[in-house]
Amino acid sequence: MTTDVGLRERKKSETRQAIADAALDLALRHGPHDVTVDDIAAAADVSPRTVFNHFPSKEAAILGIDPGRRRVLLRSLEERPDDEPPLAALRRTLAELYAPDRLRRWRSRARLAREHPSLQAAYVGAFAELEDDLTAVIGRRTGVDPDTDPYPRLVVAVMAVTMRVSLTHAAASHLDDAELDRTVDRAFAMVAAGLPPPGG
Amino acid sequence: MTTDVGLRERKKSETRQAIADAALDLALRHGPHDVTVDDIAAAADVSPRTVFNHFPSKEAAILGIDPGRRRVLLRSLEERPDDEPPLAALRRTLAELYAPDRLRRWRSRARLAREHPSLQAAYVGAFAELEDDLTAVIGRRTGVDPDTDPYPRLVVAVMAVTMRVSLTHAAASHLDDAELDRTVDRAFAMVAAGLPPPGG
DNA sequence: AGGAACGATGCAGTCCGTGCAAACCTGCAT
DNA sequence: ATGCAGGTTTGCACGGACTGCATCGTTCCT
Repeated sequence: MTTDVGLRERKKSETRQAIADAALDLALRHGPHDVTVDDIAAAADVSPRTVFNHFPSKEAAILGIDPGRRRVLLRSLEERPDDEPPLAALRRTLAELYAPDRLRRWRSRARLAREHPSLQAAYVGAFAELEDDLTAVIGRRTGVDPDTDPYPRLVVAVMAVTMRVSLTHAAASHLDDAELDRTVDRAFAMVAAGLPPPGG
Repeated sequence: MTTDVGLRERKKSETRQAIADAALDLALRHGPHDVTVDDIAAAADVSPRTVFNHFPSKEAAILGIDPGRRRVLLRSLEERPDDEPPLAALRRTLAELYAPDRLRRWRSRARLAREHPSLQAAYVGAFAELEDDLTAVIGRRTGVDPDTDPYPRLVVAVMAVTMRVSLTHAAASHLDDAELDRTVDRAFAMVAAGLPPPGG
């Protein structure tokens, strides 16, 4: 199940990766606005039409947004121990998304997203769809109906934003991996403490 | 209001309002995707080109995103008493954005945004630009440098998300104004308490 | 009255994104 | 190996979003 691959599946994900790499590389060098889908297609050596077979938009290609990861993420969250507090469970689950080998890429993306609101928008828009599913899971875990009580959705949304701010901050400050981890931990701690004003 | 108005300014904001109204109305009736800029222009009785003179995108027109309000909001935040905690100051400031006479419209927009990710993306993208400014103000208020410490940005982002979730929830549940206020209060209280799991 | 300033408009053009059908490739059964 | 089935890539055509530019009309100011 782990990587059950025929030649077909492998080639597909290779194409996908080539497109994502080309898109990110070009966006970093020229700015997202000055890169066209045709440019990306040419750099990835595929037809422009193929770009849209893998990503719903140019921005999604640059950010490497992968609809397939949604399932993985959800299962991962569902498998967290029941007694873990929602915020912690979400933090652990989300950490998988930013696995070490991808960290450099995520850093670049965070920086780009911060500098270009259109990318930011695409990122959050993509997450919005995932948000519904995560909310449902948290609702089940906590025994709270998301339609009645905004708590589950609030937890998910706050967690997402905390992760985003931490990553953005780390990327902007050129922190290394250890420092990034500390930053994320501190951010979650601040949220768990209710974001008190620093002066005390 | 002391809106220093010549005929010119007034007519401009009237066309602006006409466009926003037409856009929202059409989007509510047919769904954002099935409304074209030409439709909006026709309904507002202006040229399609004029729509883009007032709004940067179709989505912005539907959501009535007004770049001019940014200044107002920032001044409002700067004028809050210094000893007010950041979360509370932001909550009060943002409340002005949803003044009573506009509440019905905001409700519709919240509902639309929730159902259509593209609108959600536009909404958040627009807010992202404001976020930088708000972050700077909070940084000054708390004496924390946003480039060194993620705290100010985190507070702003969490507040924005809290507001969004509350509004969305209220809109989806058809709460009346009093209930909406309570919902927002409760959401901010939950955040200030660190979002503990409901079971205790 | 007359010019400066500004908003509205029309037009041309670029780019994004989608539906469709044809070409192509892999997996599989015969 | 052969041929069929199903999935992927491609080309084509098209609708729609958005921008730059030149122009026209109206308001503002003196």
